[in-house]
Parts: sequence; structure tokens; C-alpha cells
Amino acid sequence: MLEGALVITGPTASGKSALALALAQQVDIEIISADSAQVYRGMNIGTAKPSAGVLADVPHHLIDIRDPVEPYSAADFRQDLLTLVPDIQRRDRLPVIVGGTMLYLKALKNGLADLPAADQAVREEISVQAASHGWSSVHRELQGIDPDAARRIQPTDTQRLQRALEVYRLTGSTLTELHRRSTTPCPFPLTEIGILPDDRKKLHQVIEDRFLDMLDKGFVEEVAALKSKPENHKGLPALRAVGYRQIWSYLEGRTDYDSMVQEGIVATRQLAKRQYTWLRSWEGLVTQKSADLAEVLKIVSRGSISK
RNA sequence: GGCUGGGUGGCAGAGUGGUCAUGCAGCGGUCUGCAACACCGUUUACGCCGGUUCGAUUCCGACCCCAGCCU
Repeated sequence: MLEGALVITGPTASGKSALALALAQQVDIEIISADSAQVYRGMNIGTAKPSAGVLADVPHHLIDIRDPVEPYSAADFRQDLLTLVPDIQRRDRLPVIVGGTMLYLKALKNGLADLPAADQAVREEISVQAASHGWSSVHRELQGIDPDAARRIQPTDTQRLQRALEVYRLTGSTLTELHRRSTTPCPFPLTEIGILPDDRKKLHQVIEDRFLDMLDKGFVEEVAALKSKPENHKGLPALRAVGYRQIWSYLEGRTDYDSMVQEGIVATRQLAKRQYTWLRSWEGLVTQKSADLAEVLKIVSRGSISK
């Protein structure tokens, strides 16, 4: 039996989940979702979350563990995996990590530096500053504090800019300095399989079909339900997910239905493209052009990858 | 048949006698607590045929196509 954990990743709509479920028919596994959107309750159709039936059949983790107002993060994911994987192994099952949120997988694989968690108050402070003086002034400030980070981070990349400054204000140390200290990589071995369809046109078609299918299944109603809750707002990471953001905007009357559909499909294609970018340079990745259960079974029983 | 306006990259849409429109899409890339995020880079044009010109997408003429108006 394979040591450590098996990872099945790939761009959206490449068939990761189906492959994992097929594997579950043959091997005693528990699935850990590596998906930044499936963690949220009430987000089912648009995240292609496994059905209740499937969830009852095969043990799944990290699905429906947050409300949309409670942001989840790569650090949370890594922390959760560090306890989940050994737990599953103690049950004599193979942990299978399935998902396409590459930052989460990277945080697990390479570890994270010892940085402070997000701090809403500090972020707010920086946002206010940016609102009155502009992000370029924030960038200039960072230049004085951490020139290396300022060089890496574009003045327009407001999110990372804010983070770099946040870390400094919280710790008094620069992001660059903290990154230099070693991070702890994953304590258990990872065997990583990536499904990378080589026919992009075909994947685009699958993406379009799937998005239309989600709409048929009530995606708009799902977003409307989320929108009707007063605590939810469109700035939440959860609600900026592909499809949710576009439908929310449509529900606000900002676009017509057809444009919304187009925008949703486009956003999904772009997500897939970014995932390819991560995966092309992923070290140690065993790639498949399409889901290949037989090969996965070989890898699992062999206990190692020889390729 | 006549008159007028127009034909610009996959789409939208400016403009100019010789240098880059731009936006979107597509493609490539970056990525350390928002990552399905945020951001960076980038390919493809001037309806057709002639003429004027050192040089035409831009000026002139014919033709084709589209829209509107007239007969």
C-alpha cells in the first residue's frame, strides 16, 4: 500500500472527483477535498460538490466546514491536513487529497513560513490609507520598509501589497525576512497525480457544458439564497468564486442573463488556465492526459511511483 | 436602378500619408494565511482591384458587400 497520501489534482472539469470515486470502489480510501470553494456550506451546485449520496458512501473531509462569512485559508488547510492524514492512516485507509486549489496544495507540500494570520483591523487600516492616498503610495511605503518585496509585488497587486504591509505592521519584521527563515515541508510523503487534458478546446467545451448544466440545476437560485442572507456580501472570498461572483452581479442587475452566462464560462476557462500554469512546473507530478484509473491503481498498490 | 453612410485583428471599437489605439476573448507567466484571489506579459487587422506617392489602412477611381432612404 502507498505510503503517505495520494494527491489527485488538475484543472477544473478535468474529472478529478470522478477518478477519486472510481478509486474508492477498489481501495479503502477517505477523500480530503483540496478546494477553496467546497469548504463553504450552501455552495453546492456551483462548486460541483459531491452529492449527499456520494458523501454518505465515501468518507469526505473539508467539505461544508465553514459558512461563507468565515473565510478559510491555505494555512487552515495545511493545519487541517496535518491532523487529518495521520487520522485516516490510523484507520488503515489511504488518504486521497482531491482538488484544484493549487495554493493549498503548495502550502501543504512546501510548508508556509511562520507568518501572522490575517488581521481584519490592519487590513482595514491599509485599505483606508489606499482609498485616500492611492495604492501607489502604499507601494512607496513598502519600498521603504521591504524593498525586495516591493520589487516583487506590482503596485497594482493590491492584495499582496496589503499582505506584505500587514505582516510588517503585525510583527515588525519584513515579509522577505520572514520568508528567509525555513519552512517545514510536508511531514508525510505525497504522491501527486495531475490530470492535464492536452486538448484545450475540448476542455473548454466541457467547461461550457458543465456551466450550463449548473444553471439548469438551479445555480442562480443557489446564489440568490446566499445573497438573501444579510451577513453575506460580495466581498467575501467565498462569494468571489467562479460563477458565484458573476451571478451575484447579475442578481444586482449589473448585467443581463446572457452576458452573465458568458462571463461565468469565461471565468471558469481562465481558472483552468491558471491551474495549468501551476501544474506545468509542479515538481514530481505524474501527469495523465485523461483520468486513468488503472494507472492510479498500479501506483497505489506498488506503493511508489516509478516513471 | 439612384442617393447617403459604412466595411479595421475572434468580437467590440478609435484613428492616422511613414511610430503602439484601446477594451474583451485567446495564449504564456507570477504566486507564502482572500487563491475559484490578485496581478504581469502577449499573437492575430485595416473588403477587393487599380491609381497617385519615395511610401498607403489612411488620398483618388472602379468593383463587391452591409444599413438606411428614394424610384
